[in-house]
Amino acid sequence: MAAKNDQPTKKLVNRGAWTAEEDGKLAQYIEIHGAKKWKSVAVKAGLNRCGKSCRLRWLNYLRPNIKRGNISDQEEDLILRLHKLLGNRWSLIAGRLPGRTDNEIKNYWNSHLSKKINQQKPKPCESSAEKHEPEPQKTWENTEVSEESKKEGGESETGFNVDDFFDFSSEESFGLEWMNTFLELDEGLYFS
DNA sequence: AACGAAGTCAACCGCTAATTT
DNA sequence: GAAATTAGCGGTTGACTTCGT
Repeated sequence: MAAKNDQPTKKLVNRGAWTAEEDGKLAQYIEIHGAKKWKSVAVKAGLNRCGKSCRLRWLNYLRPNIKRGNISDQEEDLILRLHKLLGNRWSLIAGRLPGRTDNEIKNYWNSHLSKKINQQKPKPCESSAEKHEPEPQKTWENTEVSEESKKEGGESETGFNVDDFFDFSSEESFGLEWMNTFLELDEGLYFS
């Protein structure tokens, strides 16, 4: 397929950090015309950026109701548990954390939580594992959400279908009360 | 104070999935 | 149904900041 249509080709486009002026232009345009057809957004908003870049900037920083920093203990715990269940499906995890973006959660995981996990759960067979694998970025997560299960809608080896359990199509279920149910189930499945 | 190492995070890249023509 | 286009995702990079010596 031709998925590289959005790459900067001949024309030089701005790259790197966004300026306040660019942010303003993008936010203003989207406020009026909506967030769709990012390629044309980039052109019509007068931004010398690729559509992808505009989309990312909007979704991660300019969108209303974005929370920045200060991830609470509750949120952290939720991320840990969802990651245990879902693996590196950052967008799904982010979808359960109102105001948080997949990029932020991914960064938070990579810089904070992955270390925490490694400290808490040292690999049982470190010596043998080192010989065979060039230190995979994911370890225990891999086994819990296999590629096959991802393709089949998130059903893990336990037969637990996360996409059935969470209604990911719903944007309204941001409350945390659902988590109690999940945590009870999670404890039973993974901490036995 | 200076410098290198380590940590953080915004942004980009490559790819697939979904949608449109 | 095929091809083209658009949207979205996760992995990775690199600039910047903070920390330790």
